[in-house]
Amino acid sequence: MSDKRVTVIDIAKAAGVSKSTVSLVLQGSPLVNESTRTKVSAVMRDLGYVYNRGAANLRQTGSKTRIIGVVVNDLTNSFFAELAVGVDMVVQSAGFVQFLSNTSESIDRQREVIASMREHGISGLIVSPARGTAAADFKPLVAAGIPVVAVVRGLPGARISSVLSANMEGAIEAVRHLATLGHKRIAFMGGFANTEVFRERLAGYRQAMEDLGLGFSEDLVIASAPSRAGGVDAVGRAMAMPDRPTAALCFNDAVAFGACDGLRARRLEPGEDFAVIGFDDVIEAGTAVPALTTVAVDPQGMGRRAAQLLLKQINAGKPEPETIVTAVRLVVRESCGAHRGPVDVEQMRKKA
Amino acid sequence: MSDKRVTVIDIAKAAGVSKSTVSLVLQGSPLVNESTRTKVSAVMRDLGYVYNRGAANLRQTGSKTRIIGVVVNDLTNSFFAELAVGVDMVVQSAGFVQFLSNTSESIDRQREVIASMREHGISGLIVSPARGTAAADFKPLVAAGIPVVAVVRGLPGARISSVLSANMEGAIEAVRHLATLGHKRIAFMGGFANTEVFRERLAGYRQAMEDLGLGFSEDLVIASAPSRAGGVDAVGRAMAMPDRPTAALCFNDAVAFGACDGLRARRLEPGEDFAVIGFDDVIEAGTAVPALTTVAVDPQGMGRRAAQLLLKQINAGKPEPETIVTAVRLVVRESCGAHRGPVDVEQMRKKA
DNA sequence: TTGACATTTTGGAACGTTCCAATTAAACGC
DNA sequence: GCGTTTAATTGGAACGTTCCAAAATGTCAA
Repeated sequence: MSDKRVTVIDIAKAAGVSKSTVSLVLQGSPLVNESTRTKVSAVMRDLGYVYNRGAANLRQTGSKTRIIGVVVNDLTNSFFAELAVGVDMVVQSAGFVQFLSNTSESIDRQREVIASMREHGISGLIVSPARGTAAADFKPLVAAGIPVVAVVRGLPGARISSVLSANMEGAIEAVRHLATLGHKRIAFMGGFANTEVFRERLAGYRQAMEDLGLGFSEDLVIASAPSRAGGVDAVGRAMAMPDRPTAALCFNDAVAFGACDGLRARRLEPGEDFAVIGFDDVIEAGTAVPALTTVAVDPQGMGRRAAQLLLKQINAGKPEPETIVTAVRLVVRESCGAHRGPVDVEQMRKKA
Repeated sequence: MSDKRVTVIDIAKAAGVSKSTVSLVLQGSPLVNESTRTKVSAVMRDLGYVYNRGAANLRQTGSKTRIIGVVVNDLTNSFFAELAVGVDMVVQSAGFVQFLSNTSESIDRQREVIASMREHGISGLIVSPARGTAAADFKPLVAAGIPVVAVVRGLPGARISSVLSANMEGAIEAVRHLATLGHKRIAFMGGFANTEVFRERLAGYRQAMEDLGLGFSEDLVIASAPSRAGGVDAVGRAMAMPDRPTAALCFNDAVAFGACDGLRARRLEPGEDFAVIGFDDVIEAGTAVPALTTVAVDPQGMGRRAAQLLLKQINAGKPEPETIVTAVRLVVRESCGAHRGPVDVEQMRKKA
């Protein structure tokens, strides 16, 4: 159809005004007369004008693009998909648009993606850092005055904001619940020790065990890959111990599912012969059999929070680092055995 | 730190060459001498230069931005999240970056989002249209020469490409499988008749029934919302029929899960007293109890295909509409009862 | 009529890049 | 040493917008 792009000058000519006036209309300036405004708007509609943000941005001092970058480490994980949706919701209604990229936990890819986003002139960045990300990687961004919000995983050492979940409190609550049910030997299963999230959840576990007078022992911390397979492996190691645990708080839901698989493979029923609690409350947690008792964090809410914080900082000019910790809550379902009342721990020990 | 953006001119000055030469280096032109190239590159690194794509794009004829827009109707649905990941994979490795937005099935939001993307100058668009999208909505895009690929749901009437799944073939295969197990009265449950996907799956069901000599009857087509609740509803209506079906092909997995719920509520066991087959193979399908037999479509693969097609069209200049149909395959698990061999249909009828 | 003031409008210059035509430098054949 | 080709470099004009200072227009009081 039209081979040439229609510009502000074309509009000006057709409406019989100057390009400056058209520009004023575009930005909704109160300086322009109402009658000319309507006239110009009509012409824009007629000619099918589309605003060229790139050109505008070029002139504008600083980067006033209304683009915000979102980098997540695993979008196939519904946790992060929900998070992205939360971000999108507030970003969209603020008239921004989001660049979304997936790093698959690759630091190289993360670097590439962020570089590419910078070239496009994002006005802010929300990132759930890939494992092993160094604080220094974000130095150039903050030096350029681009606000950055780390989400889910913090970035200690960097002067950037973060939106985290109350991992420690969640772990404490979960352990307390298991203790209420009568468990005394409670394991912490899954996850790698080199992540912030692991440290926090483990710290909560440790504190709860000590506060309850059950004592903390390294033996009951059984690290493994934070995956279903890792859960199977961990539960296997737990069962091989001389003084077996009767319950476990798992690093995340994937590990918890794996733990259930592993129990079944040994003819043990999760929630009956061994109590399992997960972390995150992924979608499948409610529909699995047995339904998983887990510490729910609200990824969509975190996404929204992160976006709000970022927008605030973008508007504020000078980004002042800030940390938000979002609450979590224990969702009691079946895998912890609570639906069948207090347990006879000795009985469970014997059977397992 | 640095208050002023470092530009190509700064580099030129520092390296003792002209800005044109720097530009040539930037685009990796073979015209520039190797020694100057290395010198210029070094200076760029030292000064922390970041390329300004916006400016470049302004000069370049047409919109050569390396941005592609991705619009999905429901990112919280893991099907679409997988699709987005597939797109991201190929888009990213081609040096593009993706704008991703979620419409939540709202046509208004879809319009806004696409308008915003146009302003930013996307060089192509992948869209899974919200329900009720009119072909005309994409007229301006294609008029402007921006390639568009519809994915999952086609957009009949518009001259745009699409990447669909073999819905009809999948439905045929599912019905055949149920027939093999001995079923004769097979229902088609769930979904609304006003969608393309519904029509295709239903068409497959119909053709298979006729080919197998089981006959097609409107009575056995039980429409409902394409959700879990819709499935419960549909199975209820099926059971109230005088001449009850003994099996059902469901519009999607959500409906199938709902059907299982509904059966259980009637003390019937899915896969034992009634055979259920879903469509899509969402993640939970494998872990549910009973594991769902379903027609698997590969969303990530579709995303990759769509992105490849789009990139091809972007490079080709004039986009020539093309339709790709991706294969599906029946994944036999437990909900169809196949794991217990051929069924005694009369027995099932009596029990239900 | 004139100046003072408020309200609208306007021409250029700028933003950071690419493209084009033109220039310079180097190398070659004779 | 001279034209001719080849290789490398360059200045300026675009691209579509916003910003600024300045100009036009209208209104009112003296």
